[in-house]
Formats: sequence, C-alpha cells, structure tokens
Amino acid sequence: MERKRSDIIADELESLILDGSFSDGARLDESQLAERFKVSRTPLREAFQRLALSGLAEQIPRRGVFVRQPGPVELIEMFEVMAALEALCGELAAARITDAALDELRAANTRCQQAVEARDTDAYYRENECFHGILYRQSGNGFLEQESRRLHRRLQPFRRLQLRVRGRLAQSMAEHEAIVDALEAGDAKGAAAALKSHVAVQGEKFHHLIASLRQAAE
Amino acid sequence: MERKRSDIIADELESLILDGSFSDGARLDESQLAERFKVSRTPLREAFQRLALSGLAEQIPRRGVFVRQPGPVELIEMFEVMAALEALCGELAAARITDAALDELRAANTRCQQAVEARDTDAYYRENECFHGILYRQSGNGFLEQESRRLHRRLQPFRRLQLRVRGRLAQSMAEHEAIVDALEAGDAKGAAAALKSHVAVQGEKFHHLIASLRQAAE
DNA sequence: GTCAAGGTTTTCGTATACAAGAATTCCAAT
DNA sequence: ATTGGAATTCTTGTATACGAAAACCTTGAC
Repeated sequence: MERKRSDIIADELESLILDGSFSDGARLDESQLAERFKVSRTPLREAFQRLALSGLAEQIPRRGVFVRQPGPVELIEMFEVMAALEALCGELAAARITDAALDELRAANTRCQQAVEARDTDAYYRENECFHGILYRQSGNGFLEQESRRLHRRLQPFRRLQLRVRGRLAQSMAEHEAIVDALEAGDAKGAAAALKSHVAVQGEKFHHLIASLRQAAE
Repeated sequence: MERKRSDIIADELESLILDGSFSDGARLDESQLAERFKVSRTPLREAFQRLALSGLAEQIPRRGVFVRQPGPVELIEMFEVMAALEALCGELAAARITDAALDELRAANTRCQQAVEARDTDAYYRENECFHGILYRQSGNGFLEQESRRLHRRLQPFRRLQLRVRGRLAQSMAEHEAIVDALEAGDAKGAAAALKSHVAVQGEKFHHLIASLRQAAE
C-alpha cells in the first residue's frame, strides 16, 4: 500500500516537532515548507490538519498554524491519563494474558535490563516501548490498544528527560518486574495499581525535574 | 472567530454519520458531496481527513473514504475505555470539587429526573451530557476533560439504544445520586468505582440488547 | 515623537486544472 | 460462454490560480 505525500510529510513534521526541532509557538509557514519539501501547499495543508487534530499544532483561522508544545502542567495531565489507560490494560490483561505473552514480557524486560547496564539509552527506550506495547496488545481491547499507543507515542520524547533523575531506571525496572508478577498471578487489581503508579510517577518525576531546572536557572 | 467552510462541513458530516444517515461501509463521494454542499472538493477533502482521524471514516489511498461504524465488539471496547476515563475524572474530582459544582451536579440530576418523568428523551440526554460534562471539568485535568468529551461525543448516539432496556433509566439516575454522594464525601475511590460501573454497565447493556435483537431476528 | 488611517502586501481559504492510478467495460480469443 | 487483456472512464492526489482577510508599512497629522 503506497502512502501519499501528505501522509509522509505529516510524519516528517510530527517527528520534527516531537524531537524539538520546532520550538513552541513557532509558525509553520506553508510556502516556506512547501519549497523545503518540494511539494505544493495542498499536501502540506493536509499534513497541518493532522498535526492540529493530534494536538501537536494549533490552527488559527486566517492566521496560520503554530506548533504547540505541551507545558509542564499539560504533560502531567497527559501522564495522568496515560496511567489510567495503562492501568486498564493491566487489569484486563491479567485475566487473559497467555504464557507466551508473559515470556515475551520477561524477555523484553531482560533486554531492558541489559540496555540499562550497557548505558544504551536508545535500546532501553526501544525495549521499554516493546514491553508496554505487549501489554497494550494483551489487554484484548483493540480500541484501548490503539488509544494507548497514540498517547504513548505522544509522550515518548518526554520520557527521555527522566533519565536525569538519579536511580529512576533501576526503580523502573523493579516496577516492571512487579507488573509481570501481578499479571502472572492473574491479580487484576495488583497489575492495575502497579501500572498506574509506574506511569504516574513519570509525570511526577517530570514535575520535579522541571522544578529543579527552574530553580537552577534562578 | 469565524470558522471555515471545511470545519462546518466536517461537523455536518460527523452528525450525519453519527445519527446513522450513512450506513457502514458507504463511500463518501467527493464530487457528489461537493455538489450537495455547494463547495469544491478541497474543503471536503479536509473534512474527510478530520473524520478519518477521529475514526468515523476510513481513508484508503487511491480508493476513497468509507464510513466506518463501530461494531458491537468495538463499542463495548470503547465503553470500557470511557469507563476508565470517567473513573479517573471522579477520582480527581473528589479531591477538588467545589460546593458550587456539587450544586450544579445536583441541579442537572434533578432536571434529568424530571425529563425521565416527562418521557422527554431529548431533554434526558441533554441533561445527562451536562452532568458528565461538569464532572469532566471538575477533574481539574484539562487534557482528561478534552479526551473524555471526545469519546463521550463519539458514543453519544449509541447511548440512545439503551432506552430500550427496561428499568435502565431509573437505575442510571440512582447511580448518578451515588456518584454525587461519593464526590461530596470526598471519597475518591468510591466515586471512581461508581463511575466506572455506571459507564461500563452501558456497554454491557448494549451487548445484551444486541444479543436480544439478534435472537429476535432468528 | 507618537499615533492613526489608508493603502500595499502577504497569507490563508477555496476553486479549478491537471496528472496518475484504479475500476469498469468491451472485445477478442479460446 | 468464459476469460484475458487493452482501452476508456472515473476518481483520487497534487499543482496552480484566484479572491478575501489580516498583517504590514507608509505617510501624515497632532
């Protein structure tokens, strides 16, 4: 299935915004980007719509589109919702998960641990994403899986910032273990609670990080 | 702030799809709809993108866009997610809700009850939406509020089907009361649990309804 | 020097034109 | 009659053209 140019451009812009190439409030100039991507304004406008609907940009009629990076408050809000979604994934998965999937989770966890020891942050995030992806799938709820992936992807770039918090990685790994244990035991409540705090704590850590950065700047 | 034609058309099409004017799998013909709405294909295509991204239609490259009505399974999945979101709203709201908002909730509930007694289903749904809207707002989490509204709106047309289930309305009203009581008591866990079952049961009732309709058809 | 008003210019939103790919149809051959 | 294939037609995706609204720049008055 061949994708159309507007979709490719939307992905491209999405990546550029997510990795911070565009700062908050920057205007996305149609003709300028059209020249850069060697396309007309039409596919660009379609890409803009996609960005606006996924919340990465804001479209002000007759004014243009502006990238909209979430502030600390909104990020914490998003992590809070993510925690609820993942908790539901865990709750549902506890009842339905297969032995094979449990093995996959453990395997991803092991690779995660190895990445931590090797100080390979890229690998860590890849395996971490794998771990959570399996969980979403094992919820058995396709809609939930889809929504979880969407939000996870949106929050992905901000998870990196947590690397700075001392000891977070080891703690995170321990939490993963606890999650798998709860799932294996078929403990729906336990899995949900473990996941909720596992994700929610990320938002809180992020909050502390921001606060300390701000303090350092003064 | 003046809205553009493409947004107006998107809303229009959204309503048409949600109220069932287009059956599942129907193709949305660009030129045909362009003529119907007296606009060119450009704003229509923008509207289509919006529909596709919100899941109401599927866009197959070089083939066209087709309306995608969720099946029973997907609906139940969506209600399950809605329940988790509303539970989170309740949990958060329990800690922050103001007396004024509690009064508003009770007022909406009273109007709801009156609508039930008057057999005015339109008013019932309007007030019910109001009740849940206040709750979303009182979560104090703007992102959660936004996501909740989005999903609520998408599920709205399917809530109507539950009218057919005998005694559901009275039960629903009782649940609303329990929710307000828990909020007033600042019982976060209780509010969350009450909301979760209040919403989740809608998906289950829907399931039963579908099953009975299928049985009747045989 | 500041502010306001009018015109110019840029940019967005929409219409139209054009190009490429998919579906359908029609014809011929087996 | 059926099937394979080529040609036509229809539809989508992209480019360009045009009109309108907002931003800007200039200019003049206080």
